[in-house]
Amino acid sequence: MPRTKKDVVTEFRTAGILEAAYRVFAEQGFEQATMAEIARVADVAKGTLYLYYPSKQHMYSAALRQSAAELAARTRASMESAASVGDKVHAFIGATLRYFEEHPDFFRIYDSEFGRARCRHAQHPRQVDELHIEQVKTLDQILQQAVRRRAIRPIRTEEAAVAIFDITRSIVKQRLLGASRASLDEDIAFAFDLTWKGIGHR
Amino acid sequence: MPRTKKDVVTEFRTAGILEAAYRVFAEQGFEQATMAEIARVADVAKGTLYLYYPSKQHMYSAALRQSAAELAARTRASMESAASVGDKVHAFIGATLRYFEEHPDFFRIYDSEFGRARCRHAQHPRQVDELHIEQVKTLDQILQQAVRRRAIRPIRTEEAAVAIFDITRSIVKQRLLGASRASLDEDIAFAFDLTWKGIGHR
DNA sequence: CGCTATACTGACTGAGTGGTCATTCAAATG
DNA sequence: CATTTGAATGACCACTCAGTCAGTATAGCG
Repeated sequence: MPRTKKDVVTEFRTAGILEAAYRVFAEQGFEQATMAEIARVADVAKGTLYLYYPSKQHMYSAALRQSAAELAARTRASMESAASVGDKVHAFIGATLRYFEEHPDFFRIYDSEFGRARCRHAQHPRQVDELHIEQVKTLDQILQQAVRRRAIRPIRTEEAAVAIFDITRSIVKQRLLGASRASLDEDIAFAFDLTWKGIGHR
Repeated sequence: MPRTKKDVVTEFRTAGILEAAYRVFAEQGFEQATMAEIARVADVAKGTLYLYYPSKQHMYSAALRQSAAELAARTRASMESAASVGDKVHAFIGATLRYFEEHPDFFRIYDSEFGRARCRHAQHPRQVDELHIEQVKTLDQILQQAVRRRAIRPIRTEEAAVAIFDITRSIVKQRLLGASRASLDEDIAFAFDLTWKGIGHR
């Protein structure tokens, strides 16, 4: 089955609409964003949106999922190319900070979604949760290994993984707010230093 | 000017409505919460809400402000009664964890609001920001003192303060999710241990 | 060139919401 | 008991917005 012209057009539209949705959702948040605005930004009519996505919710999920997958892939690749546990943790922090630095819009969606996730009646999809869980798991495994090899002191690795993740997020937030006057590399170094000392390497 | 009967009734209604609003906002988030639902929970008619609060937004602010002030006061008191820097940091973490443990609803509002705060078009009031800034400042001052007295290694205190704050938040989140199987005290000890080692006391 | 298929459009619908206000009625007053 | 008062009410209004669909424009084809 060859790729027809139709497929190409569909792909083009799908991507264009997703791009617009991504920007509007990042700017306004899910509730405040309107389909009319997304259509305006995508430069298509409102009805067209519904030819490619069945609902606002689906569009939102798609936007989240794409970026989440990208971040996860990058982080994983970056960690794999590092040798020692310390380097891996450093790579994790660096990759995360760098990704969000390049995609501040995604961070805004991500961060607000992350907070909402704990609402009892969260009817939002769990892409962000899954990203979070996956990222934490990856870190956790590294830490567990390190503990077994006695590279770091015995510690509750999962909680530590979450903590590292959250410190990283916290630094991204400070940078986006303009509260950090340090360079990206300095901030990476700071986050690593703090967590690494906290974990207690030997 | 003595307190009239009217004042008492007003106070009673105001508090009752605020309590209901608090619960509904915590459960649903700002946008999903409806005035009709708040009225139902408060067991008054919708119009009555507007006799005591001029708008949904005002009600939300009031709900946030009250709890934020309470948390800030508790934390401050707890830290003041501690002697050493380490004890103060420990007190901070403990007070925060304990408060949120008692008020999981507030944490949900707080956390979701915190994420939203960085949206560019945030038209939400800044109670949460102010709470956050105040809490961080308090911690920061303690850390700065400690650095001057050489009780801890020289460090970027503000960033460290934010990190401590965020680790604490992160643990609250894990507890609310039921992800933590440890006792409250164990979690407090863990958070303190991690941050304190991270800061690098001597 | 005429015909058909269909991608696209945007006015429209209907559900839902924040906020209002004429009306009600219980309690206070005399 | 009659009268006044104003707190409480809830039907209502104006508006928003996700989602629909009858109609239009255009590309492809014979």
